[in-house]
Formats: sequence, structure tokens, C-alpha cells
Amino acid sequence: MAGRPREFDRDEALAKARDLFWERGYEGVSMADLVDAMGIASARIYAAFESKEALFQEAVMLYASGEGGFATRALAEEPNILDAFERLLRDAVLLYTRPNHPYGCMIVMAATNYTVNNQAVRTRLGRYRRDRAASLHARLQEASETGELKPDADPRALAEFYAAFLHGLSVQAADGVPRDILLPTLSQALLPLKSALSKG
Amino acid sequence: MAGRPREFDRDEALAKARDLFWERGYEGVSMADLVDAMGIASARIYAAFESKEALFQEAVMLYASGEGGFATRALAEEPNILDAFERLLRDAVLLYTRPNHPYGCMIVMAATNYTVNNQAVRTRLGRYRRDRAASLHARLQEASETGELKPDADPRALAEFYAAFLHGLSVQAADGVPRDILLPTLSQALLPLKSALSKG
DNA sequence: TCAATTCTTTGTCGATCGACAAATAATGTG
DNA sequence: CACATTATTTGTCGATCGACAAAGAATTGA
Repeated sequence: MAGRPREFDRDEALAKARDLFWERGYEGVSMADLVDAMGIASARIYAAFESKEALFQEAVMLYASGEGGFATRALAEEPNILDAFERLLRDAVLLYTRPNHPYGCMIVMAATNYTVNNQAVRTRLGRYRRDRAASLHARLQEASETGELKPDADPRALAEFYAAFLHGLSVQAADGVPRDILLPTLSQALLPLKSALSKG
Repeated sequence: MAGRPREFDRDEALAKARDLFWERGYEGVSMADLVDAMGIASARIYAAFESKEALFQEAVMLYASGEGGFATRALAEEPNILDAFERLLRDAVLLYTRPNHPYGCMIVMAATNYTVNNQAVRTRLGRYRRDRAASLHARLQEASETGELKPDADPRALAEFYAAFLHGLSVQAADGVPRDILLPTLSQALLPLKSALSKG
């Protein structure tokens, strides 16, 4: 276990790949683009990351465990469900409209188009999106069972409503809708949850 | 002004191209795919439609003036704003989850990823999406001025909220979320408008 | 009938796609 | 030191991309 040491910073290179995929999507980024952005020859990329698809996959995981994990964090850390959703939505807008970063959510934007070869890439991101909807549902279901929500509240409908809204925020942001336009939509978006609360 | 008559049905061929672009997006469809789906040689496609980009453009216009025009129709035909938005959202879900058709909205799905060459395609669809948001805004603004909405209602925030939700519905549908899951989210989504109504 | 026009057939073009082979260089270990 | 191991350099591979050139076929109008 020795060998010549790697001369570039693997994490740095991965972050640059993530940003490029985030902005243009899997198929919008060519190996030549990656060579330019990462600053290393293609053979080195293959040696370090195996393939374009594996590199993309790792870049998505970096995103999901970093900035992209805001939903998981808000749901886990906020005991009050309204606080959780307020924070979650606010963090989403702030991330999707962050200056000097690609607009929108990487997991929503990076693989909606797909050639036949790359259907697997799209399907996997779709699964991530469904996972997020499922975690919203789980939190709302829990709130329903603990009495945080009214007995007649519909956790599933609320979950899919917020999942849809989150995905839509990403499209809006990617289209250049600015932060100060998107933030005021959140008080609208929170009304369904508020009217499902027991003490509201 | 004569010449050999065209042997294939141009409208039929265009509709097939629309369906393919709808399902896989601009860059997800190659000329070879179009040749297969439309059943005509590539030189004939170029003779009839000029280029892949022009064909895509025309396919988008076909979609927008057909099934994709549900929002325009609902806003124009329903005098009551709540009726308009109820119908608009319902039509969206029905279209996006229509059996034997691609899922989701063509204008939302067909060009979110883009290589540098095709940035123009993406930008144009983004403009269409902004136009739809603008038409929602116009209708809400009108409702505000005629007193259909409360004086303190925020037409812009409502418009961007519904634009985002519509875009999100498309992502959800494209991920395979079924119609009977998406329809119950609409009563949630209508709450913000209902609470902005004057007589509510 | 023939000239002008338009469509269809056939084949191919240069560019780019993702991916790798082979040779060389740099490390730790024995 | 020699050796095994891993990284880098350099060049290139076959496949596919969108696009079109050239020639033949079918139509209308003169």
C-alpha cells in the first residue's frame, strides 16, 4: 500500500464537479467541461472517480450531505412542526437563490432530461426526490399521531403539497426569480399547515 | 410554385416529435431518435423543419397552443377567480398524469439541463414559464383591483406561489406520483387564495 | 413536352461524446 | 538498492452527435 501520491485535492475537484453538474445537469456537462473545470486530464478523473456517472453520483452525495440536507436537518432539529416547515422552506429559498452559486436544487435540476443510456441517472435522482417527500410525510404523520395536527388533517396530502412546492421553488429559482420575490410566497405556502394545526 | 408533393403528414410527424421531446427533453432526443419516431429520413426532417432546434420550437408551440394552454383558457373563461384557479390546478394534474402520455409539463421538463450550445433553448422555455407566472399575476392583480380579493392580499406573492406549485406538480408527476395522490394536494394549495378572498 | 420546383433517397461529413491503453514518474517497503 | 504500487502524461479509440450534398423522382405551369 504505497504508490505515487495524488497531486490534486480530490475533495476540491469533486466540489468543482458538483457545481458544474448543479448548474448544467448530468448530460449538460461533458468530460471536456470537467477537464476544464477540475483542471486535470481526463485519465486522471477516471483514475480517481471511475466514470462520469460515478463522479456524478458522488457529487450528488456531496450535495445531499451538505447544503442539500437542509430539509433533513430542519425536520430532525425543530421539535415544533410549524417551526420545522418554516425553517425548511426558508432554507430552501436561501439555498436556491444563493449568490455565486448555481440556482435551484441540484437534485431537482440535474437530471430531468435524459437519453436512453442515462435513464438510470434520472431514475436515481427521482428516488431521492421521493425520499424527501417521504420524510416530509413521516414528520407530518408523527405530528398527526401526537395530536400536533387536527384529527381530520391529511398528512399525505400535506406532504405531497409541500414536496411539490419545494420542487417548484427550485424551478423558479433556476429561472432567475430573485430571493425577495420567492420569500414572500412562503407565508402563503405555510397556510395549509397552519390551518391543519390543532391550536390554530 | 409546384414541386413534388410531400409524402408524409407534417402535422402527424410534428406531434410525434412533440411527444418524444415531451418525454425526454430537447437534449435527450437525438436526430436518430426522431428518425425512428417520425418514420422519415433525417434529410426529410431538415427539409420540412429546418433544424432540430426549429423542430423543437415548433413542437413546443404545438403543445402550448393545445393541451399546454389549459392555464390561459381557465383564466380567460372563468369569471370567478376561485373557479379559475380550481379549474387551472385540476386541469394541470389531469394533464400531467394523463395515461398513455408523457408525465409532467413539457415546458417545465423539456429543457432544464443544457449544454453550452443549447443554452438558448433553455432560456426560451424559461421565458415561457415566466410568462405563465405573469398571466397568473395579471389575473390576481385584476381580482385585487375589482375587490374580489381583500385589500391586504398580495397578488404577486400569490402568483409566484401558484407558479411554483404548478412547476412542482410537473416534477412530481414526472417522478410517477399518481393522479389520486396529487389531486388531494389541490385543496391544500387553494387555501392561500381562499383566505385572500373578500367574502371568505 | 420541357422547364422549374419541391420532395425523397443515399451516403457521408467534421465535431464531439465518454472512455481507455501504454508509457513514464513518484512514492513506500523489504 | 530493487520492487510493487499508484498517479500522471500523452495519445487515441469507436460511437454518436447534428447536419447536409448530390442525385433521382414526382409534381405544376408554360
